[in-house]
Amino acid sequence: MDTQFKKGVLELIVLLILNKTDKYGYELVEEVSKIVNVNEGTIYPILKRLTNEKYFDTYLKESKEGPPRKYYHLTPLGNKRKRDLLKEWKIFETSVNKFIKGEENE
Amino acid sequence: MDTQFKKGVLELIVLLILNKTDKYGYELVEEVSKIVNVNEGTIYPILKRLTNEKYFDTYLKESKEGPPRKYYHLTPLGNKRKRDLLKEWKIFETSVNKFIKGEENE
DNA sequence: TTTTACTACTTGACAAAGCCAAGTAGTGGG
DNA sequence: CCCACTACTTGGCTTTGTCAAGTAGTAAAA
Repeated sequence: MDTQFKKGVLELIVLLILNKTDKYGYELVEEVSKIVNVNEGTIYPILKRLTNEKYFDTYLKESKEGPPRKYYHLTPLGNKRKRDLLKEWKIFETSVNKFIKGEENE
Repeated sequence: MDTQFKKGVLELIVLLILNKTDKYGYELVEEVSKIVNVNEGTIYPILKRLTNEKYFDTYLKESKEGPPRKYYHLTPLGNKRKRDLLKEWKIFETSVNKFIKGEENE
């Protein structure tokens, strides 16, 4: 899969997933992977960055299957970011796909 | 507009435009701008890169309105790249949008 | 005829985001 | 005790887009 397409979209996907329920990093890697092929070294830095930007806050919870898990919870600011980014994605994607469709009908 | 969304997609757009007719750089900047906001400093490097990768060949033509224009013409290799990238975009975009739709219906 | 505006192309320094690989740790089973 | 699995971190790298500045050609205004 073209790596470049993912730029920016992974952030949106993570925001959308965390909009419903808090999740920990490793779990998120698996969730996101269902949508687009991705690996740990990509998701953890996104989580760190978005936490720095106050879109998430985090808390630790112990686990029976391994080390403690760091859960990510969407803040109101993160929720706003989610809405904004989603809107931008829709505009972008619509515009590109309209163009593509136009090209194909010729 | 989110800069990151454009990554990779601009290449696809340029390939699709040049699939129909040869165009020169400045003209392409204007064409692409109709679809997504973009400026010269972005398009020219793409043209250079894709020319290096043998997706285009180029020729000069004089102009009455200014300096000579460098036209870009899609090669068979470029045409293959166009088809491949388009296919990848469709898979990617479909997958992301299906996920988004799923999130919204809850 | 000099200046201005528009067309047209180039390039260097930079920033953002994803990738890869390696490393650290905790838990539980063989 | 070692291995497998879960879980998180990080450093160096690559790709691609952005910004800004620069070079030039043509033509019309001043």
